[in-house]
Amino acid sequence: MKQGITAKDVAKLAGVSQSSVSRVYFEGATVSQKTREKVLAAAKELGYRPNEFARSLITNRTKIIGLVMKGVQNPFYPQVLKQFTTAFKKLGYSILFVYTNNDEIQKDDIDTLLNYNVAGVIITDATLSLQANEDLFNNRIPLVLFNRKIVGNKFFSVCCNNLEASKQIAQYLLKTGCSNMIYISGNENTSTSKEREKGFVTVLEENKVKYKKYISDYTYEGGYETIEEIVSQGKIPEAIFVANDIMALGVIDALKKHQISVPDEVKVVGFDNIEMSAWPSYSLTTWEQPINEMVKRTVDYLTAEINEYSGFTKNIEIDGRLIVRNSTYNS
Amino acid sequence: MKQGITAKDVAKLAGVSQSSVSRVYFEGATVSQKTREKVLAAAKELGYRPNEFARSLITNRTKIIGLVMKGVQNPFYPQVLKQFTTAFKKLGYSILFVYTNNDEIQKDDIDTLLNYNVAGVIITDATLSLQANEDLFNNRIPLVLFNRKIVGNKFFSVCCNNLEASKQIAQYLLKTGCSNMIYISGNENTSTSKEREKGFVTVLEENKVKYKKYISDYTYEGGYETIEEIVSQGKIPEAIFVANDIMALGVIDALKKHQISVPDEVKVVGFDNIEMSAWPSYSLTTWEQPINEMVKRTVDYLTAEINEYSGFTKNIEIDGRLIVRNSTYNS
DNA sequence: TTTATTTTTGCATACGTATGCAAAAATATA
DNA sequence: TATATTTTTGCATACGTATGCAAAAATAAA
Repeated sequence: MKQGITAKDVAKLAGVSQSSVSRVYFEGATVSQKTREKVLAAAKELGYRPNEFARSLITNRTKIIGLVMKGVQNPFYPQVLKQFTTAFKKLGYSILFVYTNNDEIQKDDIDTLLNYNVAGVIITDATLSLQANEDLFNNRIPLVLFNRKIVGNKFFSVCCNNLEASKQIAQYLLKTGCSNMIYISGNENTSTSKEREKGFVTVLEENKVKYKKYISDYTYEGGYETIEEIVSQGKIPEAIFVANDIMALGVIDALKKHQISVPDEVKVVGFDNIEMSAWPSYSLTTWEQPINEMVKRTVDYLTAEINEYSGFTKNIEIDGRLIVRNSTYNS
Repeated sequence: MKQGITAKDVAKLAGVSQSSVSRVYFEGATVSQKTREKVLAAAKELGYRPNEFARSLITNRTKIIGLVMKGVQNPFYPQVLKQFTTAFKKLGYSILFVYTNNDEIQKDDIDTLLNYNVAGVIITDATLSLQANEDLFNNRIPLVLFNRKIVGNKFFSVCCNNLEASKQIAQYLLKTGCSNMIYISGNENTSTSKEREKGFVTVLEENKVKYKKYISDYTYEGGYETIEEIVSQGKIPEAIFVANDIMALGVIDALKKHQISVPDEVKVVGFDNIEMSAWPSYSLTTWEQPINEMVKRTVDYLTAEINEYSGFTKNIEIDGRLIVRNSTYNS
């Protein structure tokens, strides 16, 4: 069980005690400059590397952030992954990546996070059970729901202001003269889809404008198939608001297949502003999620809670902006 | 420093020793069924959870796989990420995700992997220094280069058979009657781009067919800009082989912008078979990477090396297949 | 029933580090 | 120079678990 070079070896070579070696590597600990230099020289000569497990065993803390993600193949989330990894790396944290195939994170994934006593958890597009939340709380592990929220507000969540966004989208489409619209939702139970619908519907009802909702699943194929259904019903609307961009791209491709001209016959608006939205084959009008600010707020909250756990909860909603492209406007 | 429920607490409640508790949780250890039941009942009642750090400190092993990724926003790699996470989760391993912005993994990232004494490392689209490789070797941490290889063959790498693929792509384009072609490369120094070029060029030279190479960077924008350059030079080829799909999509959009008809005037072939290649707006002919087999071979090698480290190296090349769509063939 | 063999268990210890506390060393003040 | 104060250091210990080994218990054989 004997491993490599230890703090004892370094201490011997540097002519100090093991606890002085430890103090050199422990931020904020008191150690003289002279001792520090001796230790670092010895450590370098021996190729010493602090043992992270021994440290975590003593401190009961890690420099690991658990990141739980479901829709990793939606181009919005790799961007999120990249930004979180980059931001936390600067702070000395590593990312334990958990992929989940379910709307709700599974118990064995929670167990993994607890077993490693991660410093914090981010769940990007899934939810979690009350039991799981309690487990994290009891272990004083701060949690952020990213781009999701759960009714009851016992969580810290960071989202785009979906309600305001969808109101503005509705108003924008009204202003372009549309009077017959549909909303294509994501997975029925997600907070994002519900709110995007609500804002949209509220404005349309205030203006006594006809609308209809179709349920889909946040995938390209789901968007495509919904248009197939709408076309087969012979009910082509003047405008379509789609709950996310990847689905909207499927909508556009299906409309093209049926020789339905965008935006002349049907206007299409998505949500996210993924990279592909700007591609000329789509040129999708969309709501840009304020991803930089969302990541920043998440990182700020987690680092504050890691430093001093309070368990406080809040729902943060950040405004994005409408990006108008050729799916709603002829340029 | 006192943490939660420990094996001692469980032992006391179950009326056995701490080492018997440990034996229940350690696979392969000898423990009677009666003792096992008593321990598990006590553990459940107390909500016991083995401390991963104490374990790793003793065993010097973890159940963490380091996954280093550069092009996380190329749709090929989120798919890879998802599959690795799923495959290793079944084996009880978690993924420590490392994003790198560089062609070569940086020292501080290697340090992270070493500090956590990961059980294995996968690097998907970057390389590493000889020093880094030596560090991993000295710590008996198995490494796989995924979709990359380094000349000299001192690594274990798993790739698509790029040479054979690009030969077949060249032959396919010849058979369609093209006699004037270009190759758009990825980042100049990557093994994948070099090999995809080599196979292509070899066949074209054997057949005395004109070709030209343009250097790009594996991004959509890179592909788009290369076409802008080619068009400004007034040298429209009959066929374009692009080193990866995301770049090929940019190529198609730029050709469309210039009213250049695909495949009538120019045929376009990509590489990867990402999800977007099948979208009707592109319908890209491409070489499908055998991702399932590549992931399987990687997982198999790592688990074998984790069980019994040998350090053996090999270059695995797996055949993919040509997927013909409308960018080369009118249907 | 006694003896031999196998299985199970507990004791004692180690893994590598951080940390409370008292002692030693360094610095400041009279 | 002596005293007071502050800074630095080493000692001893604990963190929670796995493990070598001898002892105890269980099982098999004579």
